[in-house]
Amino acid sequence: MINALRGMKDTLSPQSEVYQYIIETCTRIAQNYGFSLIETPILEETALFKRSVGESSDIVGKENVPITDKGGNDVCLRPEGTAGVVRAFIQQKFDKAGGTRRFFYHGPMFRYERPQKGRLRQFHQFGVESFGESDVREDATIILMLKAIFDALGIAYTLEINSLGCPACMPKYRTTLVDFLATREGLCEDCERRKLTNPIRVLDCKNEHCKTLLADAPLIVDHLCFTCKEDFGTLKTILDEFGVAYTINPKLVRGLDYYSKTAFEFVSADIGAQSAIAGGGRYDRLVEFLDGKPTPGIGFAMGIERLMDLVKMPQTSRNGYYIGALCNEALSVVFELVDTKRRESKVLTTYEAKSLKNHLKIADKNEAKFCVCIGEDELANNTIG
RNA sequence: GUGAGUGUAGCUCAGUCGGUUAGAGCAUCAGGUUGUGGUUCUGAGGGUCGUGGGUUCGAUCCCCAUCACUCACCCCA
Repeated sequence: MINALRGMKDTLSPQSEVYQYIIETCTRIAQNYGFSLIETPILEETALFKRSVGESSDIVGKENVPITDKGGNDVCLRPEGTAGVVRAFIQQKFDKAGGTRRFFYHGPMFRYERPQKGRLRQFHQFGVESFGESDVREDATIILMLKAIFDALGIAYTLEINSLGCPACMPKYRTTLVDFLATREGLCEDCERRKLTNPIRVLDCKNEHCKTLLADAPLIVDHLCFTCKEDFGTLKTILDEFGVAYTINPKLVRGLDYYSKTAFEFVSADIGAQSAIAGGGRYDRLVEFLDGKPTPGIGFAMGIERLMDLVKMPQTSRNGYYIGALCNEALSVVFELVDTKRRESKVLTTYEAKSLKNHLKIADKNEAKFCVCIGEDELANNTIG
């Protein structure tokens, strides 16, 4: 027997209905906010992700699914959605055209990781990307949109926000932090490694000993430049005014290198260790990293599988017909009636004459609203029962 | 990549201190009911006890390996 690959799942009813419901809900709301669908290829040049996601994350170096195509190109299955959308944005020359562009997307992403609860090798994201708007109100709008989506889906969450600073303040802070870390002896192995790859992530270490060593570490929120500080303040004010509860998590680091300024994460307490249900932030430098004309951008991605256990589905009611034959002579009449009725409704049937009891059982189990049975009497009278 | 746990019917799980034909509930199918279901009763089908090797008179049970799944670390949605 051949099974699906590790970390890859088949999705079928009733889970597939939940999946569809999430996509439909997200799509409807994103369209209300002025976003339109973009479809980008699942396969991209590996270089695209190396340059955008960066080296500090594992998702390209360790977790990508590398492929060499017949032309000898180094390509891979996309590990995330933003890079492809930005590539398309630049390829369409929207960076040169100017103005704002807003896109949403959904589809499969691939990371070669060890699977666990809420983490798959093929998983699905719904995400949005907004280009050309540097105002922090866009950041707030995106967070409000996510709130609207989670409220519509009936999902409980907490929101964490942070500011990662900009080229004016982040490098300075980073130096301050690295200097601080150099004075601390006895950090865990992981932290020693993170000191080199992504020092800010050291702050988020779960190791108790590290936590005590880092209790008085310098935090980015205290080292923001004037503009970043002001924008972060505006964001907080808007969220307060619109009744969005949040906590400031100065240790929140978005995993990918391209983020700057606003970073946020929606977290669920009900789905295990992999608790981030949506994450995003601003990436004002990414378009120029990928050879485009400098264009501000902001977006988020949500993990659909992580939402599927949390969604409250609307109640469904019985619908459609079940039509069955009580005797072999009625089978052809039933077949014809089923075909006619299917032009307007959902119709289920069986190609086998059964007792009334059996038909009613099947109709009931399939949640049909009406059950029609045709037997000798109905054939004689030209009626239905 | 690292660590721990679990693999028995389609599903959820019992069980065997190593001993004849491995059980239950749910699900499926048939019947009790000659054309009114969902309740109930009766019966039936369905298992290489994950796979391979070892110990033993005898292994589903003990040992080793392997594979798969699960959870956690790392990382991240």
